[in-house]
Parts: sequence; structure tokens; C-alpha cells
Amino acid sequence: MDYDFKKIEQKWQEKWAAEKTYSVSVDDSKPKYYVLDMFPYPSGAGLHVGHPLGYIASDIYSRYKRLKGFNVLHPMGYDAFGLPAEQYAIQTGRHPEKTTDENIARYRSQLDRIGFSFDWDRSFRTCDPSYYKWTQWAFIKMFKSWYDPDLDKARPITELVSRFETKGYDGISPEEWKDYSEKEKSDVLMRYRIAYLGETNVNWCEGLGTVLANDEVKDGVSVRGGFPVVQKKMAQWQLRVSAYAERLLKSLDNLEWTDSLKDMQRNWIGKSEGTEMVFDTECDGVHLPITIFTTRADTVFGVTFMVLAPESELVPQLTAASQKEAVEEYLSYAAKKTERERQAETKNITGVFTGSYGINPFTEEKIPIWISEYVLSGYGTGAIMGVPAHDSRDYAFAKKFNLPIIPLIEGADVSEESFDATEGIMMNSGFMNGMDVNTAIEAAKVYVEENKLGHRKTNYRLRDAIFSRQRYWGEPFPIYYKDGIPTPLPERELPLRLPEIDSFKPVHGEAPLKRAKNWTYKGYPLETSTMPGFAGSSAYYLRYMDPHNNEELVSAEANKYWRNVDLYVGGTEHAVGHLIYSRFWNKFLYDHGYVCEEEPFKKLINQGMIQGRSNFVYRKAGTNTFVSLGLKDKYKTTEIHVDVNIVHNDRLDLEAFKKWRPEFADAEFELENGEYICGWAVEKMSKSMYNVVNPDEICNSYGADTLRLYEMFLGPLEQSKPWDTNGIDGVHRFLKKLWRLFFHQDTVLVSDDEPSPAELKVLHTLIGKEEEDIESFSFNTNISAFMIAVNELTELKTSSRKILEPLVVLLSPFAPHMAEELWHTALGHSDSVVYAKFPEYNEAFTIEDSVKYPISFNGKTRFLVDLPKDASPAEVEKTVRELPDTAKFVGDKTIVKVIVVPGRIVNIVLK
RNA sequence: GCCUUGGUGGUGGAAAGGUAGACACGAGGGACUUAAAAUCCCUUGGACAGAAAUGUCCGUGCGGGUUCAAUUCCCGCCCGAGGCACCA
Repeated sequence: MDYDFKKIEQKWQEKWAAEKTYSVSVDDSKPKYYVLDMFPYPSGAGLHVGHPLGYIASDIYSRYKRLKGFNVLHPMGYDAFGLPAEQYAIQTGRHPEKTTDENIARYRSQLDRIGFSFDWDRSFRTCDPSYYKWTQWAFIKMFKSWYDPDLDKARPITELVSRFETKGYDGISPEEWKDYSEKEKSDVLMRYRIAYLGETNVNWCEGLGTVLANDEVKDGVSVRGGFPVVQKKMAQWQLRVSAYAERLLKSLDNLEWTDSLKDMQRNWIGKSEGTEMVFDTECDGVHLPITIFTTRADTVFGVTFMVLAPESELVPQLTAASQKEAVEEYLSYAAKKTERERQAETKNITGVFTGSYGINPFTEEKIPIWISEYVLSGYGTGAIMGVPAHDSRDYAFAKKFNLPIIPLIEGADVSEESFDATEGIMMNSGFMNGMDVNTAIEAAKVYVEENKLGHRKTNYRLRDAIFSRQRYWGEPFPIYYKDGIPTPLPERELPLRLPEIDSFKPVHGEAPLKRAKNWTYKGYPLETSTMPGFAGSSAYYLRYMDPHNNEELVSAEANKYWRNVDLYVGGTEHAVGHLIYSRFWNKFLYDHGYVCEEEPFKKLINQGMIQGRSNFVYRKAGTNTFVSLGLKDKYKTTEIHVDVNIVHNDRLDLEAFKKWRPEFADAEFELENGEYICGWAVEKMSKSMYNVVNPDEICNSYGADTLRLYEMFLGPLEQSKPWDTNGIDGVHRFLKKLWRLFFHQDTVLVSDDEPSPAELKVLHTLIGKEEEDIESFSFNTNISAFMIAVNELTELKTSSRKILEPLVVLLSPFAPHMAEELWHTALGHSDSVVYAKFPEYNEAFTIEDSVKYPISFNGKTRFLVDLPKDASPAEVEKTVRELPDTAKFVGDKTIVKVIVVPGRIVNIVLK
């Protein structure tokens, strides 16, 4: 019987689906394990081979955990709201729901072919009203909550209202509160709500009449149409993520995430402990105290100027009449740049003098106030003190505008660059002279507080999440405006369904939902923005626990059993966005007792990106003749992308090429040794580069099991790497070789023979390695080990059931279809290999890292022996001679080399 | 610019600080076959010496350092990738 992967894979996939092999339920008799993939956005291009990389890894792990006796929840769904579907709708007029449905159907059929162990009964899409009901529900909860700094958690807003009514709070007395109108009360509460409406800067494109994403803006103009884009303030719904900054930072410590990912999140949260200080200012005779934030209060003696962010609301008040024109000109210049452009542009220093002055609170000296784009309004107070001697950005600014530079640290040479390090002895600093910098920082803080110049303050870079989008294809906000006051819908009205509209184009300056007829609740207008992409993906992992529950997001029973995600697999591109929002969302629900775990994702693995490997052909200038790679330098040629699907091992399929596009129908070729060799390059996988490889193609020609193995064999999971079909024959051959251990033509080779020690050694080495490798996600090296094991067993002509049966179980996480087939046909089992037990590792049959046995390392066998540092050659020789007799495991290997290092280790290499 | 990450043969990659290049692809040679496919065996980082077994030297982006020993640790560069808050 040949290895007929097509027949086998179809057979088992049908059986798994029919028997619901992977469907799970709450089962208190077994420990749970929750393995989650970042669900895909179903794009029109379909699934490419990059998508399944993480899914295959998590599937291997899920199957492994099942063999280990866990009740494994392994679901899959679709992140279905998003911009691409909407833009496609604007171009074609097709409803995003239709195209999304089609894309999902295509994704599903592609996923099904790869043989994942998903529990499809739990699947959902975020654009389904029965799902987004719970996104809207959470939003209302956030709207109705505030962050209580004393309890350090979210509490119902009603508690805050009663504080206002009884004791007063935050400078508002009960009397004042009582006198407020409904509108005023609403405005005050908005300042505390977790979900709130507030002003923020957006990329506004007048030409398109809409707000744009940073991706849609390049060099100050819109990517589509090239219209100018400016920064504009707009009222937007926001989530008070910043309230959770400290908790988001702290609980990182207990997560099993990589240090690099935690670093990214820590830097994103950007905690800095410093000082808020008040500087008195004067503009055209009017005095105005302004607050700045600094982490270096010790450097106040070196402050020679102040800088405001262009968006700072202080700008109008601090602009002197004489500088008005210059300032306005500068503001319109700055409004044309996105924040990122402003940060990236450090060589070209810009700024404008406001004409007003501040007073240095330590020296009482008068210092000029400037405006510059390097100060960001979103961080700190949007105003800084300039210390050119000890901050490189301030230094560059001072140099450019000829502002004085006062060095504050002894021996620091600031003639060429600033001295940013926090070390050295202070000078020119009054009461701090002679202090060490770190002592001075603390002394300055004390001085500031004692002299009532300001106070200590912890700042976070983390900003509140902007939650409104002026788009159609997203969750509608369950908010209506009652006499201008934002009011949540009653929960019984959820879901608030996305209305039908006649066109998906934005209405000038307004969201597309403005077009919807009767978009009102009880006669009051409903909010017309929709929620962003991350809304639906922030709590989706909870919904999988109880996906059909129409009364709750997740029942307490289901949540108590499944708790949180044990293993989350996805790309690093989500390191700060989704993974911060999800953690925030979960903590919010935790505060209210809706979920029992404070963190959503216990362990996280980032899979790398799969890049495309493009192929090129070379056309001789002015002809329709294509020359092979090795000959191209002889002519003037044009490099043309060619579809990688008609190239195999960089050899072009000439006939397929002629058929590929009409203009190549009569192409001629200059070959090398009878073949056309293509050039290649690593690029992003995209349609336009013709380097998209569809997993279906691989399934057709090699089978899903080969695809699964190959994706894992390609390299370390976490690493980005180009997809290159060239090596796939290797793993396919391995599977065929493994198959031949069980079958010779139509004969089943499995016997009841007792296994030999050599066979047991091979098996148990593999069991130990597989356990270790899967736990550390080293699938690529594990497959290598599997290949070596199969080669050795082939050489040993193994037929013993006691070897082959565990081998199939070991294979099943990687190549489940083949494993099932062998389990049934060759080994005669009637139930699925899914229900098998992971084989027990017996180190008696393996070579371990002990002094007694050699260990197998890097394909070679070696002893590691501890010797005293001053061991004499004679002692070394004696030790080597007395090594235990391990011939029965080492076989006919003989010592070829003994390396003795004066340290303590002897390497004995065996061949 | 900032944060994170990577750089090893023709290719993907492997290496407790201890034989650099496991495993695999490709390539070259051979066996089987009328032939092809499939399968199996040998060679394969570079240079040099040798009839051969084998030996010597050079080699992990670049420049330094620590160490008996560095792909691995430290410092400084160069180049690529991901993210930078409205792509998902």
C-alpha cells in the first residue's frame, strides 16, 4: 500500500468532522488547557502559507497536551470587522457583510484541509450581532464605570455620583454638584468614565472629508488621492487605558512571555517617575503659571528656555502680539506632520519663539518660551523645560537657535554634544553643588516640594485608546444623545444592529452611519461612529468558553473551568496594540467580577512572519526572449516577477510560463544545460510580486501532513523566514520512509517481536527529545530528531509493535492524518489516536547526561567528564580508560578523538 | 528617530562558552531500471599539501575586549525585519 495522502487526509478529515472528535466540554475529571491562536482577519486574498505557521504550532501543542491527558480547548474564529472590507465596499458597492461571508467561507475551506484540531462548534465572527452584543455590553459597562484611585479598580459610576452628592469629590462640593444642570453633571462625569467622550487629535483629510489612519497618510498627503492631511481636534470616544497603566505594568512580571515582549510593553507603558513643576510666565504683561514635567529636577539650574508642543492649549495665551504671525505660520507647518514624522525627523530642527518669557523657579532668571514639534502634546503636560547641556534634543535645539548652554556636571564636555548620563558631580547648581547626580535628583525633588514649586509625579507614556472610527464596518456604539447628553442604551436593546445604508462612502466630516434612515432611539439621535478593529478582538478569548450563551458574555461556570488562555500564539506585530487592549479589557471585567483571572494570556509565543520568495525571469531588452540567470549578464535585460507557482527549485516550467500570460505565449528562451534558472529575492508575500503560495497547492501536491511538517521544519518558530518550497521534498520523503516501516507494498510489517536494546534506545531518545522540544517549541530540531530516528529504525529493520506503536503516537501531533491511518490500518486500533497516551519515557534505554553514559549531541556521541582543574595527563588517560562500558548502546562506534581541556571537561568523540 | 529582533556554506538552518555547519534542500558522482519515476549509496564551507588515509591554515556581518577556549558573554559600528497608538 502506497502512501496515498489525498485519500488518507480526506478520509480522516471527514471522520473527525462527522464524529466531532475535537469538540470539548467542561469536564471536571480532567485538567483543562486552553490553546488559542490570534484569529485571522479574513482578507480577500485568502489564506497564504504564512497564516498557518502559528496555527500548526499551536495545533501540535494542543494535540500533544491531549495525549498528556488534558482537556484541551482549541477554538478558531474570525476577526471580521475592518477597514479593507469597507474600502472594497466603497470601490465596488458590494456589502462588506457579503464579501466577509465569502472570505470566511474560503478561509474555512482552506483551514479544513490542513487538519487542525479546532472545536468548530465554538467558532464565531466578530461582525455577528450575537457576538458584538457583548462588545457593546462591555462598552456600556465601561461607560457606567470610573476608576477609583483609592480602591485601585473600576467601580460603578453611581458610587462616584453619590460621593459628589454627599461628601463632594475632587474639588467639587455637594452644593456645587446639586446646582449643576444635567448637561454639566454629564460633562463632569465624562472626566472619570472608563469609556468617555473627549477631544483628541486626528489626521483630518479635507479632500476626502474623513479621518485617516497613519497608514493612509504619507508625507502630509493622503495615500488615496494625494489630498493634504492636517492634525485636527475632534471629539472621540476613548477608553481610559491609562488608569490601568500601573497594573498593566506590574502584572507583566507574572506572565510567561518572552523578556523582549515584556520589554516592549514596559516601554510602551513608559513609566517615568519625576516632578511636575510650575514655572511662572509672562506674555505682553499677563502672568500665567504653567506646569512642566521633568525626570531631571536636578537640572533646573541649567534651564535656559522652555518649549511648548504646537498643539498645547497654552500656545494662544503665550503668543506675544509681535510674534503672532510667525507662530501661526509655524503651527500650520506643524499641523501638516503626523506625530511619527515629527519624532523621526531629528536632523531638521524647527521651532518658533513665542515672544513670551518664563521665570526659572530656582534662579529666577528670565528664559524665552519657544514652540517646537519635538515636544508632544500627548505626553506629560505638553510643555518642557529646556536643559541643553544634559538632554540631546534640547541641545540640538539650543545650538540651532543660539540659546545658552550651561553645563551642570563637573568635567562634562558639552562643546560638541550634550551629556545625557545620570552620573557625575553637580556644579553651577546652587545648593546641589558637589552632590552626585542621583543624590541631586532626590534633593531637587525635596526642594521643589518644600518650596511649593511643584510635586512628585509619575507619568506614563501609555495613552487612552481612541475608540471612535468614522467608518461603517464596525460595531455601532450603543449610545444615543438625549438632549445632547450621551446616554447608553438599556441592555435589553442589545445588540444594536448595524443599519443598512445606501452607500459606504463617508458623509463629509461625518461617519457613514449618518446616511442610515431612522438611526435614532426613542426619537433621539444615535451615535454615528463605530468601534475600531480592536474592539471585537479584545475579549474574544472569553467568548470561546461559552459561545452560545445569550444571557452572559461567559457563564461563571464555564469561566471558572477554562479560566484564561494557557498558551497564546500569534505574531509580534500585536505586541503592544492588541495585547495591551486585551489585558486592559480583561482587567476591567475582572474588577467587576465578570471573569476570575486578572490576566488573559498566561503564556505567549510569537511566531515569526513568513516572507515571500519571489522569482524573476530576465527579458532581453526589446525582445520576447528570456535568458536564464547565469546568462543574463551578457545582455541588457529587464527583471520581471514570475509566478512562483510555475517555478520549481528555481527552474521555470516553460510551458506553464507561456500559458501564464498572453504576452508570453510565444516567448523564446535561452537555457543553461537545458533549463531555465530563475533569479530570486526575499520580499513581502503579496499578490503584486506573484510570490503568494496558497496552502491548498501544497496540500494538493504533497498533502497536509507534509505541509504541517515542512512549515515547522523551515526554522525556529519565532523567527521570520522566507517561504521557500525548495526543501519540501525532504519532509515528504521522511513521511514516505516512515510509512515504509509499516508497509511493504500490501504487507503490514508490524510484528510482535520483542524490541532490541538498540531499538529501545532510538525510541526513548526520541520520546525524551519530543517532550523537551515540544515544551520549548523547538519543532524544527524535533523533526530532525524524528528523521534521524526513522533512519536508524529503517537500518535496524524494526518491525516490533512495541516500537512502532509509540512512534505513531509521537507522530500524531505533527502528521495527524498519517498517524490515524497507521494507527488503524497497520496497528489495528479502532479508536482515534487522539485518545492515545503519550508514551512513557524510560531513561534506562537512553543515553543521559550523566558521567556514566555518553550523551548524544549534535548528531555525535560524547562523554562529558568532570576532572580536577590540575588533572595530569595520566589522570586524564585513566579516567578515559575507566569510562563505563556503554558498547551496547554505542554500537560499533569507536573513540576517534579525545579532547582534553585544562579546565575540567573531556570531550570524547565517537564515530 | 525610538522600542524589539535578527545577520553562520549555493539554500533553510544546527550547535550547555568546549569538534562550527547536525538535519534537510540543491548540486556532483554512482547503483537499480529498456527508460523515466521512486528508492538506495558516496562526495559536497574555502584555500593549500598529499597517490591515499590524512594533515595544515582561514572561516559564524564589521572593529575591539573578556576567556585556556567565543556563533554564544561585554563595548562600539554596519545592514535587514516587526512595531511606533485609525492596517489587521
